[in-house]
Amino acid sequence: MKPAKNTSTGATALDTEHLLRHWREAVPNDRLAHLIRDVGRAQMRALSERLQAHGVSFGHWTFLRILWIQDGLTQRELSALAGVMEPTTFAAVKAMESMGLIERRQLEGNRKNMHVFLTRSGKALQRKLVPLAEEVNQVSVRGMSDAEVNQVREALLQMIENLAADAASSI
Amino acid sequence: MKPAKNTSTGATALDTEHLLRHWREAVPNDRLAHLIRDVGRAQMRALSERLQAHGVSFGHWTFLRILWIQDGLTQRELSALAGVMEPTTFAAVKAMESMGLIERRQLEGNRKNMHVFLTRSGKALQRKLVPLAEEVNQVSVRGMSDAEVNQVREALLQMIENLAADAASSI
DNA sequence: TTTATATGGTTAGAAGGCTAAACTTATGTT
DNA sequence: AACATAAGTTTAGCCTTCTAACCATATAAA
Repeated sequence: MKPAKNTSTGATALDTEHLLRHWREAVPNDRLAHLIRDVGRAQMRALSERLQAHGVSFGHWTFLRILWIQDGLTQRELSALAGVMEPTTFAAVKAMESMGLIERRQLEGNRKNMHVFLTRSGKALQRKLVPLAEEVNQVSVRGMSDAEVNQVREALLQMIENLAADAASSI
Repeated sequence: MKPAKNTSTGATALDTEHLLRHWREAVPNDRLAHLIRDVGRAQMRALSERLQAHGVSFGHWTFLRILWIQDGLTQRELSALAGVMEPTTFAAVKAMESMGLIERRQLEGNRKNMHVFLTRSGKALQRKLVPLAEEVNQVSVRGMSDAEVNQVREALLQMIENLAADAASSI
């Protein structure tokens, strides 16, 4: 286990190092959960940094990538595909509208559903942004075989099912 | 792939199902990243629900579990162990202080460092809360062998290192 | 000893996500 | 046709986390 990147200073830093190591060995039980959270945050950070150069936030990316595949979805459909709740989608979509990346329109025959369409500039971002996500993906799985990556993928899908079943049973 | 839990209604729901499937197959590239995020969120939700019954939020849990192992850490040390930035720790610790779970004290000889100590009621929570986290852990890895879980753990550690290296190189 | 630098804590403001609840429009039922 | 229920959107408010910037204290250098 590599020492954390630390501005190697006096006693306090050494203590912290020591504590870190001690602690990592002492708590095996729910470490997997924390590991997963940490990887998720690190990936988000890596992508956010890259998106920032194009004025796009991670939250917007989440929806853009869906819309690039299928335009004109309702906000509810967008929420389902993004795996977030409606208010999250609503906030993001309003912000993206004011940025000129998308348009919100109602179609004839239904005054309830609100459909989301990409603007020209929203569409244009795809060419620039997708490679950034691919890069982050490549960075994170560096040194791992395809088989390994697939095992992780399968394991994560299993965990999602397990947790979904748990959530469902607690209603 | 199981159909999502859905209040099986007319055309719209079917469309959404269809879209979901279509989409899951269309975007292989950064799926791993989203999978990881989703698992992380699901785990957090599962634990949050259980903690809620005891009046503790997930954010507080993060720090309690560290303090149960080692009391009297400074806020900075707590931040390092929890893997979050100082302002996050500060906010949590202030809230927990006003809830009577911890005390913040300065020690003689240093008027800068702020040490965090568990109160009696903060300590008492350990017996109740730790089993909840263990339960969530068991739920999430249900149906997976120890070997499988260890492979995932190793893979995640690798990814953390990869992403840390990337973050370091972008400074 | 004065000055500079590093460290730890705090404040302010924002992003991303959630739940609960209101509101509007569609869709069934009787 | 009237009423009840469901679906989709919106509002309000909270939690967790972050970055940037500021303040106070310690430590090192001059």
